[in-house]
Amino acid sequence: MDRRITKKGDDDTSGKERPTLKTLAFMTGLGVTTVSRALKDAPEIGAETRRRVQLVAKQIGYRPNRAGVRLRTGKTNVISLVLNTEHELMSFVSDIIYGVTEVIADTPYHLIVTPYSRSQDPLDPVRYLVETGSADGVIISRTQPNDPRARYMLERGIPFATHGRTDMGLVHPYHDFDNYAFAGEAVRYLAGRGRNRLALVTPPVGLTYHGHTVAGFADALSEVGASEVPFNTVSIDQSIEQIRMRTAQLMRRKDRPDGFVSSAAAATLAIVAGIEDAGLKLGRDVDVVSKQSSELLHLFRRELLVVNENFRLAGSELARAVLGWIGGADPGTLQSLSTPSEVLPYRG
Amino acid sequence: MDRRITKKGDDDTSGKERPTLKTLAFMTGLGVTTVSRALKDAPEIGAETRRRVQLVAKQIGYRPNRAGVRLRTGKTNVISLVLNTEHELMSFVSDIIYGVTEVIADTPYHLIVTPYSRSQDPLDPVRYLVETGSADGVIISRTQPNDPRARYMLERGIPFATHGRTDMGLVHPYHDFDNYAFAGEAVRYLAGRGRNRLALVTPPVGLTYHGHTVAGFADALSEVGASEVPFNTVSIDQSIEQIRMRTAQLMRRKDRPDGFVSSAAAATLAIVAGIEDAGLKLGRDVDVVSKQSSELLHLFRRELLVVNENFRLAGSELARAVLGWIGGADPGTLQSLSTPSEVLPYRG
DNA sequence: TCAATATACTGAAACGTTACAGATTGCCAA
DNA sequence: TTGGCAATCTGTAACGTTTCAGTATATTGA
Repeated sequence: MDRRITKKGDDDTSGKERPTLKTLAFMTGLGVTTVSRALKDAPEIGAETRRRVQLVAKQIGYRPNRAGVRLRTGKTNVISLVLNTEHELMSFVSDIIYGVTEVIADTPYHLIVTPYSRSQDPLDPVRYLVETGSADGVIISRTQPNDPRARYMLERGIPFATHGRTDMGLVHPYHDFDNYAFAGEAVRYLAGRGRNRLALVTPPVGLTYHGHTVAGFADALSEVGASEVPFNTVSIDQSIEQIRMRTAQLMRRKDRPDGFVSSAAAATLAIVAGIEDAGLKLGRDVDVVSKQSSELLHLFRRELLVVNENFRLAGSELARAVLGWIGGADPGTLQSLSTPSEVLPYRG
Repeated sequence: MDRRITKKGDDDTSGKERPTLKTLAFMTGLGVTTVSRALKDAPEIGAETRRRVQLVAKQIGYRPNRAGVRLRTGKTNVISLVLNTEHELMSFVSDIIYGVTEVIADTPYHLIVTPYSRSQDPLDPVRYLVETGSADGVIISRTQPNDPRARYMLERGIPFATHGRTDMGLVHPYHDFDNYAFAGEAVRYLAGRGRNRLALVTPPVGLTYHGHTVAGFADALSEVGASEVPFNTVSIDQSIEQIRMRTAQLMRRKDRPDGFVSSAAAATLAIVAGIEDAGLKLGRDVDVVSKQSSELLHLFRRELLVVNENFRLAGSELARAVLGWIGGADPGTLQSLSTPSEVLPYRG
């Protein structure tokens, strides 16, 4: 701990040291308390004093010491993004992070990333954050219908937002993509192209949006009079190889589907590979509608049909929601649902 | 600021409040100082006392208050990862983050993500971190041969590690992928397949690894007696559309290349699209060797030749390097270079 | 035996901030 | 003139930690 040993007296206005309230107090000739209150526009400070203090503060580049504030008030000025380090799919994460940072950029908030791995209880990192008071707000993903993490944070009264909805009859901020609508649109589009034996590659079982997707798929199937080819052995957080292999198996059967709905771009790559392994051709023998988060799938195979999901937007919305809750807004008003783009046809 | 109003006296051992040194001191009947020193294995504390304190601490789940430590010592227990929120390519970022978190998982460190955008001076976020003392260590990427950020941090004596090397004659920790070797391998492999008019799709101009890549490419070209088809109008952080268009233009010329070396997977998608736009066929008219960070390119076109770069490893190495430096190790010993995998041929 | 010294512990101060409970001044009503 | 009150400002304490400068007791050397 080699701290500066400069024993600075009350008269230190000179130098290299970072300015504190004390520095400002000395420079303005006011008390520390007055300076503190002047900086936060407290009403009992004279208008001129206030302006004077703020001017000086700006001039010398005063920035409140985070540790001081945090120790005194308990306010951390930290938002934590809790991530599963194994499942989360690729680009997904960076987009969310960018979205979050975009929003907190002109706030005093810092973003910390709190990881947990497959082996751990997803509640662990959340418990850690709450118990140690490490964040003012938390963002979680991989939300479940009955999510212990949401329940836990609700009980402790710590602001949070979930990526995806819960279904516990409890109200809290969330942002979600309308996967019910996505699956429905996908089915209707495929039906419009004459496809009527459809398979769904679902989100991970257990997550809320799995249910939404399955429901949207099923409802639209019966609406258009198409039928489902069960493909329950596969979900998007399996390995590429597994999905590819299972798809190939499926496509070699006589009762194979003529259309796929896929919930993730990475899975779609594997599905297409599986289809081609079976000697079939995309666009001729089978159509695939896939969600994607970056506009790359059409480069992969131009016959792919895509729906865009904007994770950067999700990140921003989630950040806005947590900040809103921290700021005292009604959690019920901090919920948003993102509507899928239309299904985009072949690219020439 | 609704703090608990429980006015806890010195005798508070009961309740909900998070335990502090004071709590431990009361429970053990020792002084706060003794407890503090006992917990960090100070030599002037009796062996038994030490064990006793540590036992009690473990039992009641004592965790040092970060704000207290930080205020007193200046130690933040924070590592900051500084990211460009516009350029950084997709999956890249999440892998690095995962790599970093993997390493700091069983340390007291938190990871904060500090963003900056295209419009800003890359030095800004670093200056912010250093001036506000917001982190004990910093990780930066997009490293340049003469990098003002590295110079700045070196001057201030704040530990950091760079993703990529500098070339200033200054020694500091880094992790880098051997892009010289990569480009060389790629050229030799293409030459082995009879390709001898090669184009290079470079990393962003100005970054150190651009130079490494170009040099590796050039040296290997003359080694195998192949020639370069200049393609300087393109680098990997341009838009997909631009790369695609320019590639198509290039491939319609009579003096078109019969081989590409691409420094990034996303760019490779665009290159292949451009090649096909020009009516040519991958593997027949032209071969492409590409770096990739997730094993997906072979699904895209099985004719692609790939070299893997492990960003998760990079994240881990960078974290280890910063922690090492913070821990007092010699920066010169905290440098690592990752060797490319061999060029992987077509997948059946 | 006495002093010197090692061992084991301790209180007070400080890091920078905010909340609380005043203190000082000027002004007005009674 | 006095008391009251509003408007401004201020000192002290506290958040939890570590460091400094001790204190008290036991142990050693001569």
